[in-house]
Amino acid sequence: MADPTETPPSLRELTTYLLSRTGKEARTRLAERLAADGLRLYHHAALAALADLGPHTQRDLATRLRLDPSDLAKAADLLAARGWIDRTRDPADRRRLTLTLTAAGRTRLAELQAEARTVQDAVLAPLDPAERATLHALLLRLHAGG
Amino acid sequence: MADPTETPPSLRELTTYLLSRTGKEARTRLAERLAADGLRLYHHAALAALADLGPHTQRDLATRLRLDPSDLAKAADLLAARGWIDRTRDPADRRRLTLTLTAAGRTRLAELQAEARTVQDAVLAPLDPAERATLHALLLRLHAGG
DNA sequence: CAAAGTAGTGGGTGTGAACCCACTATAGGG
DNA sequence: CCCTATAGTGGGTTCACACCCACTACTTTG
Repeated sequence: MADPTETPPSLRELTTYLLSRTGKEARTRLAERLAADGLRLYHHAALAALADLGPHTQRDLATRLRLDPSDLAKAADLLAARGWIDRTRDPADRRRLTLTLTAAGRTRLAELQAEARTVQDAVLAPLDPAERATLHALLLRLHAGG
Repeated sequence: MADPTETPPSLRELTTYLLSRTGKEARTRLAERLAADGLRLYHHAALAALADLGPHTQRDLATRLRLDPSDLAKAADLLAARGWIDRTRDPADRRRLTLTLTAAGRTRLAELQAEARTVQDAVLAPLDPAERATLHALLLRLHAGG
């Protein structure tokens, strides 16, 4: 008896279809967890960028995350309200706000990374470590070269 | 000099992040092409399901595509208006509508599959055929086993 | 020092996805 | 025949996401 939710072969044979489905699945699962604390994926991304690449002006961070500056301002409001970033006026150019990760922000980021890895373990469960590494390497090439 | 849009390493090392990004990229690109003809991805999916798995009632097709029955009804309106499916009342149960692909629908589906493969070639451009096969096999496992 | 440009912000808009309810038509069990 | 259940449909709502404009504050340039 056929599974009534089985994917049509015409779609299953499209790599991009599988990419899109599994990607959306992963995204949705993590988004649901973050939503429990009122966060969006871009809050996580913003903390990660500040941790990895150092302080940014809001403009630069918006560019990096491919977010509208006005949307990033709203995201920064929340991160600052939670005490995860400092927003300091640049004395050399008083229009600019420099966003810097706080110690609390670094701690929260570590937790968010742990949540992301939990979701990842669930999504990648069917693959063994070597296969996961292969997948990661291939996706990295797509991400860079796309 | 650092690329101002470079992805933070903390995110780049998450396979699920790459999955989500590349999947979204693929989905968006195909969606844009379909939008030129007023179509959504689920119109493509519906035609594919009818072609691969034969006629469905609207209920069954909605279940298979994980769409709300009410939303599928609207999609079926469009497909029928374009002459790509027949909607016939089931004589054994006059509540049911059986959706069947027409010859024109089969032709249009072939075109849509070709568009999907064009997008796929663009997205997978950085990979050689063997790597694409590997990626496909891994994603199939995730899709099935997830 | 006036004019033009840029950083940030508040308050919008439009869209697609997903969902949900009320309703009609039909079916089937007791 | 009545009662409950199911298929389809019309008309909504909610939400995230992406975008956009006007405005203030400040800087740079001619």
